[in-house]
Amino acid sequence: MFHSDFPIFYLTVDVVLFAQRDGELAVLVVERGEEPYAGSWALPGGFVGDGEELVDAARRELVEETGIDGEGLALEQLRTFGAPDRDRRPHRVVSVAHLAVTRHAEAPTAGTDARAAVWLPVDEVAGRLAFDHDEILAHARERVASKIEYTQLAASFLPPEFTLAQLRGVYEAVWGHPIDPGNFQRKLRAAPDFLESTGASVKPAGGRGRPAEVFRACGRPFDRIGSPVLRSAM
Amino acid sequence: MFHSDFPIFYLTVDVVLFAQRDGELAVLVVERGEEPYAGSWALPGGFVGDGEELVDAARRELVEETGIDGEGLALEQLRTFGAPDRDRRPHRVVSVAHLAVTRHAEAPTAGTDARAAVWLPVDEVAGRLAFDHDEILAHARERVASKIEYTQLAASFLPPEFTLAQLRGVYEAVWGHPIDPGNFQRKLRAAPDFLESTGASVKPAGGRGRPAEVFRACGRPFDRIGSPVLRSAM
DNA sequence: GCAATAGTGTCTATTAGACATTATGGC
DNA sequence: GCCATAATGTCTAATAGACACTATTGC
Repeated sequence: MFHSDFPIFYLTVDVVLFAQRDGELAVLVVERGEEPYAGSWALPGGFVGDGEELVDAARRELVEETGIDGEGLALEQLRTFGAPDRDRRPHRVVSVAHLAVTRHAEAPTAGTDARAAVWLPVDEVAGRLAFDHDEILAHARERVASKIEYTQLAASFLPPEFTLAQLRGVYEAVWGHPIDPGNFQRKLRAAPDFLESTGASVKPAGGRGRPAEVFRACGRPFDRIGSPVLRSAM
Repeated sequence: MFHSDFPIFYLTVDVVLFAQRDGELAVLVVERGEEPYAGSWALPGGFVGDGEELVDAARRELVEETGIDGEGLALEQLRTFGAPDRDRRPHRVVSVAHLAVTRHAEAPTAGTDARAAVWLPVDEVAGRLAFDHDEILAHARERVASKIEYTQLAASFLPPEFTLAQLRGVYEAVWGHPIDPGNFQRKLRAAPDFLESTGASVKPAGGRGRPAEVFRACGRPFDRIGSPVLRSAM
């Protein structure tokens, strides 16, 4: 027996997609083309389809609204935002927010329902988003800062092969403070299940300097690593 | 403009309520009185009301189905489970799971839609729940084990005033392994923002032995503590 | 006295953090 | 040679873990 007199909901997904741009943590936002909040910045997202997995909906909306290919990017549920007054529209809209990280910070292309899609530094966009998206962004920011402590997620900001200097740059961008290069080297090289050497080495960024060893992440983005890389200890 | 041709959802909340019983981690489950899964164990939960906050719905369902008073218990969103086939019924039902901890492991009273409500050791109930509730329980178990590392949540398993032996018992029950009493003392006493002494002391459990100092938690359940109490380091 | 539990001391091995030093390239 | 970056070494302070020891109660 199924009661059909329970309240009905519309369900959306929103995606907080982070990347590293110019040494800063950047987030992908769209300019809304429709009411409510037309003209405001918002997180990409949209309605969950019939019979669609939540995480698949997040991936699809990302492609549709921004042209960013969701294949191969680290994507995980963040939390659900369901305050009764969070959407101005007549029906109640609950959103399952997702956290994602990409190495491809290429220019997005505005798609359906969006006038524009751009990467912006998180510090610039904080406090200026539609709906409760500022709150979602704040949660996502804290989550990613926390996740890179005990998973390999930081590597998802980089190409498959990278140097320790690049990886350190990710930690610095996410945490917002500099890290001692020497200690970072030792700590990450000692971590048992994070990095594996490719044997190759590349010239450093400026062209000058000793070539750096090239590494690969040896697991999946959200896999736990043996010894955490703690914020407090960097 | 609001499109009314988007899919509609039913939204439920489920609650994983943990307590400590006989030195073990116990979870509150109900025996379902209605189809689907009538007669099976399940987590307490139910449909979110019109205009109701998600966390309030979780609290309400807990009271309705088990008689457990939701006031004053640590309750937090866990994650949302929305696989298209997770409910056998015709409409899609998405559930926002919540994690809760209580010090009152008193006998629950079966309420609406439930034939019985009982506390069971988590090890006994794992693998025997309706819907995808085994998966939810597994997530909750991992979350609580993780939360007590860097918050004061462990104190929520105990009365407002407690001894370090009692608190150690909580960690042992949740993590499932014994902890050195001496080292635990030193570690927790040194933690800057977890405990405050009441000045009182009480006789130990068996009646025999040196009286133990009585403490209070000095913050809210999910507040971060300064120096984490790491599983790996206990 | 003994048993039991609370709490402290001690030693070792590991680790973070600061910072100096060496290594390897471009110019 | 100089400069820049990569990588290693060194020292100190803090901490986990094992375990011995002392303290305070009931019997």
